[in-house]
Amino acid sequence: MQNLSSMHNIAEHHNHQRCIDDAMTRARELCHSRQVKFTRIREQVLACVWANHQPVGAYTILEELAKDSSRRPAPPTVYRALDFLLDNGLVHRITSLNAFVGCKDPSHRHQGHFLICRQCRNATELDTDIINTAINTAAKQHGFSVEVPCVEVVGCCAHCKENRDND
Amino acid sequence: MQNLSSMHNIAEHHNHQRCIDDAMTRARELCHSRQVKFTRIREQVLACVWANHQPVGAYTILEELAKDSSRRPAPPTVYRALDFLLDNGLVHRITSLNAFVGCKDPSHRHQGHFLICRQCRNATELDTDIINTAINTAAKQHGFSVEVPCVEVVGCCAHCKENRDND
DNA sequence: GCCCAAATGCAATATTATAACATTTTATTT
DNA sequence: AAATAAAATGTTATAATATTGCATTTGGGC
Repeated sequence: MQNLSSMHNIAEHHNHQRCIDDAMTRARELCHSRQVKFTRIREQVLACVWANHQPVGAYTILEELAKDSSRRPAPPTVYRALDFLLDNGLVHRITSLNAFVGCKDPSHRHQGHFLICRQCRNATELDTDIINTAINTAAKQHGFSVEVPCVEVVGCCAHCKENRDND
Repeated sequence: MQNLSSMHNIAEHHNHQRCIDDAMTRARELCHSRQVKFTRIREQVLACVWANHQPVGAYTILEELAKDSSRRPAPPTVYRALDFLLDNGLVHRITSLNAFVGCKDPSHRHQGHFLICRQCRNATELDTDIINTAINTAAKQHGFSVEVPCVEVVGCCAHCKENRDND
């Protein structure tokens, strides 16, 4: 379980159970208000994505579902749930990792920017206007209309830098 | 051949053969000065990537090589050539498309920003400080050190907007 | 020529994602 | 409650992208 230590980093700094509970509650409410169905599978997949802050692959989710429910779902089951969650802004897809991560604010549609730590693999979502503005400005200079800006920055997060210094 | 019209868009606005020739010459010189080998396969793959400004998938390159040389190379052949070209900054990988595109300035190491037109599929590389600065600023606020910023913006390019208006 | 390292060939397989169609569940109407 | 339609899920197969491991070839330096 190479993730334990890295999960610990995050765990030190916030109550992750709270994080999960909030996300699940938000999702339930949001689906209710939009009159779309937050089915068992969709809930399970979302819970899986929110298990930690590291983007998780579809086939990893598949494994997790298999553990829970004694019968192993097929890939389309997971991908369909993920499509639903993406459509409803409950998760984001990290294209550079072929993986999925919970959205911290599903109430309004947006494509987040992500800081992905090479070491602990946590992905932090930003909703920085600075970046969007910069992209729009640069695009405008080329007469290009931005539809979906995708920003996935790999580097080293604050916690991992600290820990590295302590070694 | 769905690409013809879209290639035409670009072709109208620059001499693409010149574009290719320049890229190949730069590559040859750069490999020579770095004392790395610009082998036949690497050259063929690079030519393939530069055939147009649309990011091209590894298996498409494979098809093209098969046409040329009567014997079809296996995937690792292409991936190894691509790895070499990536390592030497001669091509960029567009992760959101699982595809590769020629780098317009291989002389200094950088990760470009890309404007990808949804319609003609051309990818334009930017080397905008505005965007890098914005990303670094946002990252800094989170104590995050940027190593590889990946910016892939999907939208509609100037030419395609014009053409759309003319319809 | 001999040797070494780099490059390529080649077969198999891993990983991610989707297509096509059958079945079940849910909501709605009758 | 029965009939129906729509949505969701199950199931099988397969597509698309990428890598591993090992054999063979190529090109310089000795």
